[in-house]
Amino acid sequence: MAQDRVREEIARVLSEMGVDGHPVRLERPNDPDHGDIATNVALTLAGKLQKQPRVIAEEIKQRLSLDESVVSKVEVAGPGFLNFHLSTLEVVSVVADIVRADKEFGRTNEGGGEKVMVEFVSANPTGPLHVGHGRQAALGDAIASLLEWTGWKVHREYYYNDAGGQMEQLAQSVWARYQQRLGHAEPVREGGYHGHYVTEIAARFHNAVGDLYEGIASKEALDSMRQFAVEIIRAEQDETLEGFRVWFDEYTLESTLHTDGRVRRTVEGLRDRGHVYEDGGATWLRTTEFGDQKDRVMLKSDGSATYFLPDVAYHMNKWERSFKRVINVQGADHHSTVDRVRAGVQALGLPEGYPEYVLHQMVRIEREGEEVKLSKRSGTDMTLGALMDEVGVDVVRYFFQMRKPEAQMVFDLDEALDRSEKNPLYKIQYAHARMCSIFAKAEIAPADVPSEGVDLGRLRDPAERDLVARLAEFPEVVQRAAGARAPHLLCDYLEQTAGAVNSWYHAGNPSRNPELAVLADDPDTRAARLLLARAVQIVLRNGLWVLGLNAPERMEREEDDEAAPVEA
RNA sequence: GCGCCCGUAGCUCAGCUGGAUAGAGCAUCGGCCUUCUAAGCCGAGGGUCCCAGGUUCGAGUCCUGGCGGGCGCGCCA
Repeated sequence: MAQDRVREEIARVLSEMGVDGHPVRLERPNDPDHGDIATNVALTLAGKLQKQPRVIAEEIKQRLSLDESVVSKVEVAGPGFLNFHLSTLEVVSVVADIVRADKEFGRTNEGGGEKVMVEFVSANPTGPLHVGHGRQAALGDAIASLLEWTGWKVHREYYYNDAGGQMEQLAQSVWARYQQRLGHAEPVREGGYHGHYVTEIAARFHNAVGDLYEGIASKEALDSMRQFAVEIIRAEQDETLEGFRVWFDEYTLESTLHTDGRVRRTVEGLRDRGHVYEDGGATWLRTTEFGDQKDRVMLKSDGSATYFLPDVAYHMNKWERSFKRVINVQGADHHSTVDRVRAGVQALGLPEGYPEYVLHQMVRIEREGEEVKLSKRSGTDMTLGALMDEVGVDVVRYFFQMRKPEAQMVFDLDEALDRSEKNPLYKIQYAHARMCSIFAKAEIAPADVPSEGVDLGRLRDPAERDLVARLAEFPEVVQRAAGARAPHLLCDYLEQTAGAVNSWYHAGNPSRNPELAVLADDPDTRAARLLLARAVQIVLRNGLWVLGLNAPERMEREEDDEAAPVEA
């Protein structure tokens, strides 16, 4: 690559000038006038060499020896930047590399095959998944996929909090609805679950067992109802996630951490290491030793565990399963657990900062500028399933991925329902479909677009050169997005690229500018542009795939005359 | 009160480890138009980057202090 050559040559020149070990950063200028590669070394060296940056830049420039077929021009500009202009052929030649790599283009190997776990969604089985879970599912899945594309062996995991007080609330709520169904005025307690789904579960339970537990609030009755409810809710959550195209390698149930003794052993371990004390009948962990704001109760005075204790046990378990790197995707409303869990595992000897967290903010749904309320327990909430049904899976996924996790976001239903290119997802998919339609027009299968013996030098239009340069960035974008756990960076890239593609395509409208058409008359130009179109299609497709989105070969057009009988 | 996140165009948001004239989409305005199938295309206007200091050759980006919004601060999860 030209980048490497430039880098090596600068290093050589610097050492010739008596400077060794100085970091050289290459960047891609935003302004095309600033060339294809730029560096600020002369600026960063100014202090060290006690000279004007521009003087240093000039000296470096004089000493550089670069093949003109690769670097066509070097300039000193602005306060002392060195700008390298690459030859068109050098820039444009990556088209062939892209097409050769095909489905592998964009994959790199930072991870070196090491294991990483991404835990996400992890909703309590107490009700349907809501839109916040949707954001988390879309983000978690994309982050996992980005890590796969950068060489990690990824394990997707889901943690079910199927023990603890919330489950008791659920059981009580079902019990109350069940009794109500039998004509008894039993209220759903405060803090219980009031959604319609609870009433439905109670009805199904009634159908299953009849009046067996009428007026009976025994442990057996409540256990039975809890088990029944959890089964139904889990099945529904699983179905929703499957529809959302999110799958997990493993599900861990909180209850198993209790039954297999891990929770007990965690307490013992913490006690042995002297991080535990008793106060007010409860057992406390000295989490402040590890940066928490205050100490936390881990065993209540009744002897039962607070929620974070099994969490600690769980993360020890992740470590013991040899996941030295774990990324937890969670809603920011749970961010107080971060310090607690880290303190707990650190107290047991794990490194500081384990596990890693991606905390995402809340989602606000709007229609016609008005918020669509989502209250989990009202029964009239906006569930993930409802959102998917209304706007489609690809759109929901993309909209959640296109915003950085740590910022609150507005999900605009009107924008999401827009079928035109104003909808950013469709803009990308249209661009992809357009390339496919060109191949169809040329009567050639995408995979059969000739890549040998093509004179890429025919791609001499500046727009084409820029487009190719952009395509070449794809692998770096994937790396950066993976490293930052930030899928929105890839969304941004795809959107920008699609914009450039669409402009290129429209500029070559045969009825106006036949000489700019991909399917130009001149066979050499046509072959070069077809190959570029193929490279475009590969990059857009791979990018969509990374995000778990479809790359359609044609966009379904709504035939609005279909169900509209014309009145005479 | 303390902690975390956010504050960039009318709106929704980008801005990679500080870099050269701060970007995109929507909306607005002005042209064009029916296609290599695509409710389309081209272009324009629009900004005290919340405020005030500081660090330095250079700050939207880093530091400090404010202001505004969200979330959290349970023997709930």
